[in-house]
Amino acid sequence: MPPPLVRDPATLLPSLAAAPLLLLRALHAHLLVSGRLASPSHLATFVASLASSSSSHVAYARLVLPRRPATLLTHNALLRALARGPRPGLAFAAFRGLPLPPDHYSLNFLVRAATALAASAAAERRVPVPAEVYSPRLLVVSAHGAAVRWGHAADPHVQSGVVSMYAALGDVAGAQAAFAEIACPDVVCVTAMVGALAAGGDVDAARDLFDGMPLRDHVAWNAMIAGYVHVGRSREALRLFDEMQRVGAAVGEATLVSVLTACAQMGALDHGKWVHWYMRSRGMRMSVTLGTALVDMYSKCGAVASAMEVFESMDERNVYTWTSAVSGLAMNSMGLECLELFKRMESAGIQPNGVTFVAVLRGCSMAGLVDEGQACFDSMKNKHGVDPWLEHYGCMVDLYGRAGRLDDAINFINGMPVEPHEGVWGALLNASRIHNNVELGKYALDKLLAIESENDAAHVLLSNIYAGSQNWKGVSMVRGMMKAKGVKKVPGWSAVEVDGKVHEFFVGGKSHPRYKEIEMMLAEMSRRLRLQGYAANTKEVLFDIEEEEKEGAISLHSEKLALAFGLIVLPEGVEIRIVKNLRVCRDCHDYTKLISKVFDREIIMRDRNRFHHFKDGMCSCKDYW
DNA sequence: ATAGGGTTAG
Repeated sequence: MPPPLVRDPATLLPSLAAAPLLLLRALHAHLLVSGRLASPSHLATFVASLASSSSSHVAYARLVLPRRPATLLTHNALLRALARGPRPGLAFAAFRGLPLPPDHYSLNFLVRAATALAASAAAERRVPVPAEVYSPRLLVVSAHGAAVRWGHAADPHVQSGVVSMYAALGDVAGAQAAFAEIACPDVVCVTAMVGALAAGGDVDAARDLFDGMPLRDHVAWNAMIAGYVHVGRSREALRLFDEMQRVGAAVGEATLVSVLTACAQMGALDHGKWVHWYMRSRGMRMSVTLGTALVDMYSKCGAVASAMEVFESMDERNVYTWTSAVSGLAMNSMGLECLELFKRMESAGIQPNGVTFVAVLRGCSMAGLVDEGQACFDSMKNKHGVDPWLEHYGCMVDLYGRAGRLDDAINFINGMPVEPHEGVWGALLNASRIHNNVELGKYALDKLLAIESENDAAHVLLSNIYAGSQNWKGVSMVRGMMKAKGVKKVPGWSAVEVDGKVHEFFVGGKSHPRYKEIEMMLAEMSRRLRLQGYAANTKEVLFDIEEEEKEGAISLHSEKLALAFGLIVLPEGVEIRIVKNLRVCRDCHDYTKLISKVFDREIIMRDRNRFHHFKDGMCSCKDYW
């Protein structure tokens, strides 16, 4: 007998993915000769390894199985591997070909397969449907039906699987219906339902269910916190996290990832830093997911240096990590660094995807790197095989338009192989505003309103274009249009974090407990600015209908309130970080630049699209935004 | 002897 290839085939099996068929045959022979294939558990491992790798190996597994005594153990191993593999649809064929009646394990794997398909179909926006593949919904329904037909619908594993299967499909009602059928759902089933409701956007229903749980384990907490983050209710997410710690539930990686996402949404740097400290103090491993969430948090809090520090310290990075870092540099107007990092990503062999290209293109556009952006766009398809989305076309129009190449922008739109969407026209409209081109602005708005007639930001942009060219008639006409159509502007707010507490300010609002002091500080600010020769442009103020409702003087835009508050409470030398929900208006931008000089303060402002780093009377956006 | 719910980039 030849010497054995390996002592224990089980140790070799996981590395089979890339093995040539010949080697598989040799291993198969070895297993046969050594008698190991007679053991169902070894056969199961062999089959699972084969099936979870390439399709030719799956075929091989299918050849091996029928020659062996049929056991559910080995066939379930095939099902499991197929469900977890790159083509979960194959599990359905294998299920139909089972030589024995399926048990609750078989059903569970079938349900997992359908879940995987439904989830990837939801993630893919365009689902490629080869002839032999059925629609995700059909597969979900038939997997559910199979569970019922074979009498395994009462198994808790299957039950929770069915709930998350409908959730993966995006069918919350379906999940609810399946959940309602369960006589006594266990923690896992309820948690799955909480997750389904939260992911479907109905966090309040999820919360009701969560509150009613007699027993909540850490996963239930995580599901609920993630639900709040998902719909952007980050404050509630953080409040729940505090509560979770109070009751002593196990805080884990998934918890912190959600918490970091909440911090990123709010721009709560202190809180985010605390999470980072917490991780270190507990000796938690910096996993890809956790590291990526940290990079994202620091970027979205305007602390790019810290973001890059974390990025460089990570020992494993995936496309999410790279994209997050590239996007962080882009929104902090570090266009050159952003391009450089993207090139590093390419040479590291990480395949960029559509999201990555949105980030790079935005980086180029913010830094005015037109040629580089153009080259990226071309390489997207030619070099990386990524088909452009509408967003990418929008980025290109923004790239040309922002740089003042309006003709190129229009030519680009005319040359688009698909119908332009609102983002494309919005980019052209914004470019018209920056470059005061009324005619083009009107044209872009017409196109935009034909698609989305109640877009408030678009109306505001057009009004700004009129205001920019002193056309007050135009301004009031836009106002009239908005009134007639009942277009409501989103009210503006700004927030400042002080000692880990986030203070919110609303436009014209006087509700802050320290409003008296704020008012005095605003007066002091005006006084010192006047001394420096700054006078508010009252003519523009009069007609300014920025993205915020003008209730009183323009000095009451929410960022000015936040700025005044920051100057009061933050010690000298500490930068003021402001987060805004809308785009900053021209006057506030000029004002903040001057304050940064006169008060010798660094001011970091995140608006709805990007960061403005103010220092010494200048802004990192170079007045283009 | 095989299985469950929660987490990252626009």
